[in-house]
Amino acid sequence: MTEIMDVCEIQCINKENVMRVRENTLLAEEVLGLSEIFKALGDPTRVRILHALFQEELCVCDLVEVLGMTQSAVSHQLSSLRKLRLVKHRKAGKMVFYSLDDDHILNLFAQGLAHIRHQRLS
Amino acid sequence: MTEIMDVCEIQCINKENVMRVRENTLLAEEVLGLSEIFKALGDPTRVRILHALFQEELCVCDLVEVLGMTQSAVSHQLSSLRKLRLVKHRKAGKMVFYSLDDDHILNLFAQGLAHIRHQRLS
DNA sequence: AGAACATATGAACAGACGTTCATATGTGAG
DNA sequence: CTCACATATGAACGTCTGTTCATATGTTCT
Repeated sequence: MTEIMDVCEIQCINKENVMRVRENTLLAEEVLGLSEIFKALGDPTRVRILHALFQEELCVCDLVEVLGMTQSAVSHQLSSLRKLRLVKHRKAGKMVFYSLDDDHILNLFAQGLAHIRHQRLS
Repeated sequence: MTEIMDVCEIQCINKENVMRVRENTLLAEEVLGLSEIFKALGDPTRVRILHALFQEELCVCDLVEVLGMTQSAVSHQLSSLRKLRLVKHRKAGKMVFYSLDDDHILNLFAQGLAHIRHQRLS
């Protein structure tokens, strides 16, 4: 007669590995912060906006022209980027000029491009 | 009498700016590639998985233990990371060991952390 | 004041995404 | 072969996200 085993959990755990990794975890705050930035860069429209602003300060209507998208769509995305402090804005009469708020983004882009180009080779 | 104007488009465009930016656009392919990688890093679970693997090769059940999540959830995420070639796997009997497929990711993480730490100071 | 323009914003909608649940696949032990 | 285990995977579900549409805000000009 075999005993009834209603406990069926994973047993292959290497405790040493787990403990070692656990000692060096990111804070929950850091994990959220990281994923938030990357999520911000994880959309084609926002990538194009940031890349355009990377070159020079632009007003909303210039961005609309460059992207070939609705003014509303662009404005909404600029709004998210603003909330994340990735871009800053400057008012000039009716117009609003946007520019990058943080040069670190530039490095992220460079690393990202390096990654996709590295991938294409392999 | 004012003429009927049913054309109501944006007219504030600075053509020089637009043309200059247009000369230096990313290829559609590059835009998609970039946003795809960043999107992959734009989720807390995947950030934690990659950060764990950054330290050492781990099997699925170790990851389940470290993350405190369902085996299914972890497996699904590993599947996406594999499709994006961010992780690679090695079979050993019943178990499957995952590790980072690309060290560029490491640099992206470092830049990302620099960004969020820079923000906290300002 | 009113008209024209530049931008912002709320609501709505479709599509993408992450988790869960149930179940399938594949491997080693007995 | 059968069982237990490690992992993978499809379907379903609720939630998030990006765009569109309509409209609001704020500015300049007359």
